[in-house]
Amino acid sequence: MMLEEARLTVGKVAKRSGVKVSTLHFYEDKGLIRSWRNNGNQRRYKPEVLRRISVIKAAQKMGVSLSEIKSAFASLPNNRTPTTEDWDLLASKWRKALNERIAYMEKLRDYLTGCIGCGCLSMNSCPLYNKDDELAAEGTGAVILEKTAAQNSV
Amino acid sequence: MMLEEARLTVGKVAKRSGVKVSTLHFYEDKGLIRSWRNNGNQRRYKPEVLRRISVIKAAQKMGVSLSEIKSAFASLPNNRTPTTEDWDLLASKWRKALNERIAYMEKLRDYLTGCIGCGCLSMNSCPLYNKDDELAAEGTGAVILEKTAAQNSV
DNA sequence: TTAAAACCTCAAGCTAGGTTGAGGTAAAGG
DNA sequence: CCTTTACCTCAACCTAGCTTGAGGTTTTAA
Repeated sequence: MMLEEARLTVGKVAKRSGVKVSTLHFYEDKGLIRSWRNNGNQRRYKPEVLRRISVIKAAQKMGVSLSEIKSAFASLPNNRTPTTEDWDLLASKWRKALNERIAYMEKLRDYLTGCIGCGCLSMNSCPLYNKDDELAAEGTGAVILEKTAAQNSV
Repeated sequence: MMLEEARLTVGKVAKRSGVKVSTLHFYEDKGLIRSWRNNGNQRRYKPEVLRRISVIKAAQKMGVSLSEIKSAFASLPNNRTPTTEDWDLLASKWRKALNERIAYMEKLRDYLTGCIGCGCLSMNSCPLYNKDDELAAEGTGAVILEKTAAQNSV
């Protein structure tokens, strides 16, 4: 038996979660969230979708892509919305990646500090510019972080 | 008088710098590098373009966007290729941003650690999901880093 | 001298993560 | 009941940072 409050409209989900309706459609297309339809073909959501969205947003802040989030969800039993225990698992995995990402940036920063004033900025000798990317190579295999730093917007 | 080695073809620049020819065209379109043409309308570069590319790549690794790199170059006298002193200035500016970015991620990681097992992942109470984004709000105004973490690729 | 390799321009395509708008239907409030 | 607000689909558009391809020219090396 589904209570009134247990069936959220897309507008309410948007309002409560702070994401746009179009984003919810988008996430649904991408298989990140689910809904069913009422008689009038309008989307209805279980409240747990809010939790799912919160996980998506948290993961995004950590630099996890939507497709990775999707497969993380898919790896859970029944593709369910993460329980607390599920969240523990996902979070510690992502936290690991986050640590690696931080470590990468710290290395970069340190090289950078070393380079200030050294005038070494030549292709051959400067560790900041290196085809083989020492920094990445030293990494611990953080696949999801490989293309990280080059992707900011203005 | 320009020596032979002082006039690099696009192919040679590509080879030495490790970026594709198409990328060099792209950077030129964007105003990040410059070239002149020979009689046959082919691009020729001064060797300093390599240094410029190395600065571009280093900046990208720090999360600086091409348009920001462009304006950084534009801020230099004569829009010149960064000298060692110029590099000092740019690098310390970007290093500052990098530090802020690292600090942001560390905060995120720490919240995440706190959240593991706490089951707090609700829209209202979890600091990981917060419309007003406490983490960002606590920041030091790192404009270029605002949209950072949400932009990974697969 | 001639063939291959390198170069040219311009347009279109790609990934990620969405947003916008047109044209039409459903639900809610007074 | 009737108007307004919310919702629907589908396609097109957007930024960033490039890559690919078509069709044509120039340079280089045997």
